Amino acid sequence: MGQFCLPLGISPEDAKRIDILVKERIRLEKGQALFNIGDPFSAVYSVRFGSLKTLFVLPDGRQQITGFHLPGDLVGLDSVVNQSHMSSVRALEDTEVCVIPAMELITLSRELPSLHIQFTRLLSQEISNDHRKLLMIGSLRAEERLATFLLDLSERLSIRGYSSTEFVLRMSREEIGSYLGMKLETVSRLFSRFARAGLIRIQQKQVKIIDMDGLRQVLNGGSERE
Amino acid sequence: MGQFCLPLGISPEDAKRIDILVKERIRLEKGQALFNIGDPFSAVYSVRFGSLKTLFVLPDGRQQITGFHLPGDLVGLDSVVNQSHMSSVRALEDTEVCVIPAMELITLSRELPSLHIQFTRLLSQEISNDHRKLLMIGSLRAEERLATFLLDLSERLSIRGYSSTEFVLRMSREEIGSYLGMKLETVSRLFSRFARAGLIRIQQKQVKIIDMDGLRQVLNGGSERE
DNA sequence: CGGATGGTTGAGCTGGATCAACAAACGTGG
DNA sequence: CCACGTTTGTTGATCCAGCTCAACCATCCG
Repeated sequence: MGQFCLPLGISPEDAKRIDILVKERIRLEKGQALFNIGDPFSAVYSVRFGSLKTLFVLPDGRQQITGFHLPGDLVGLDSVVNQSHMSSVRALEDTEVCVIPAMELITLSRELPSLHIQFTRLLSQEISNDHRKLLMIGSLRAEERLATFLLDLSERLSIRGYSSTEFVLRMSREEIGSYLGMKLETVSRLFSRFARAGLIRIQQKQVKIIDMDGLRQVLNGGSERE
Repeated sequence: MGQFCLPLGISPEDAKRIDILVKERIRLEKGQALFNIGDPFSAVYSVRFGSLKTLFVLPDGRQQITGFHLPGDLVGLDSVVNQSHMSSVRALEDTEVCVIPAMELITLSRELPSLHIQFTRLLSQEISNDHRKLLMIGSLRAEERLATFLLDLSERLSIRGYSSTEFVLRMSREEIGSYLGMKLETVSRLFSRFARAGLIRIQQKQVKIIDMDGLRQVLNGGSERE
């Protein structure tokens, strides 16, 4: 049942063991929620195909997207061993996830030291990633953040065997803006600017990276302090 | 040796077990590094007394502080099971930490299911905290971020048995600014504004919260969209 | 084909940054 | 203990990156 639900960052052997835990898959249509803030926590999920976003909503309606998830990513890690989910997760497109029951995963990882270590590493990596995101939105200018976003997405797609230079954005300008801490108009303008500068070609959600190094230099040359 | 190195969020019994792993304590003077980016990873650390900051430095000198750590906090969680540290940690004042060897901790937690679960919960909570920080710097205005910072610090101090309304800031305006994604001048101006509004009294690093609810309303009333 | 949703672009505004001057506290050495 | 430089904080004046408001266009879908 669970086959092909291989979380990235887990060795093939242990992935197979996890696979056995998977008794259920969930199909989500675009926009549908996998879970919402406050829902009881019972499992983590591995993206099988499609893509997801993690988001928080403030009482006044403002929202922050804290992550986009591609096939092989594990979601729900911020709620492990909690009573209820701390965030909401929604599908960016038609998506399927494997349900990995949390308690079974914890129990199994006690029997399999290597799984234990790998799961701990995944949690730790997630923390490290979040710190990089904090660095990004706390210290970089809008232009640098968007370049980072493209480079990061490119790399993650390439790891999964997709083209690193040509891909489709599964999320809207507004969602990109929310993730990067800027408004959708700013995202749109910067995409246009990157295109004018010959760094990318973009029409709609179809992106082609033309000058990867140029994109990297948006980061270095960012502040241009002599 | 290790006694009184009790990490918050670990049950007293398990804390005692961890305590046995502690063979070493490290004394840090103000400004001294516990470790730097790239240093080989070997342990996590529990703050015994004093306080620390976690930071990242960009090639061009810009830096981002991603966390302040009080007694009972565990630091180094973003590097667990990695080869090397992903961030730097420095002392904000004279500080002592307990060294908890990582491999021993992992091994012990295999034998003690309750410890395993608690350690996993701590990692997960750290992720959840980081998401809240992303929400804060990505979606809130400067004023709201600073109010959040004060309320958060107040709560953490109160959990540790200190006054929730009167405390000393261990960090400079510049460090607060780096943490919150704003400049030190803005921090200083906002402190003055809060003081003028009768929310706090502040001189130097000595803070007294006068109107806790008012401070909370800085958050709610933030955007004032009827 | 028409309405809705999503993206682009312009014009003008503003929150927070930058630049700058000064003031207060803190060593440090005599 | 005081004088003195250094570091840290405050406040003012000005600037600008990114936001807001608005008009328009493209695409998608029933």
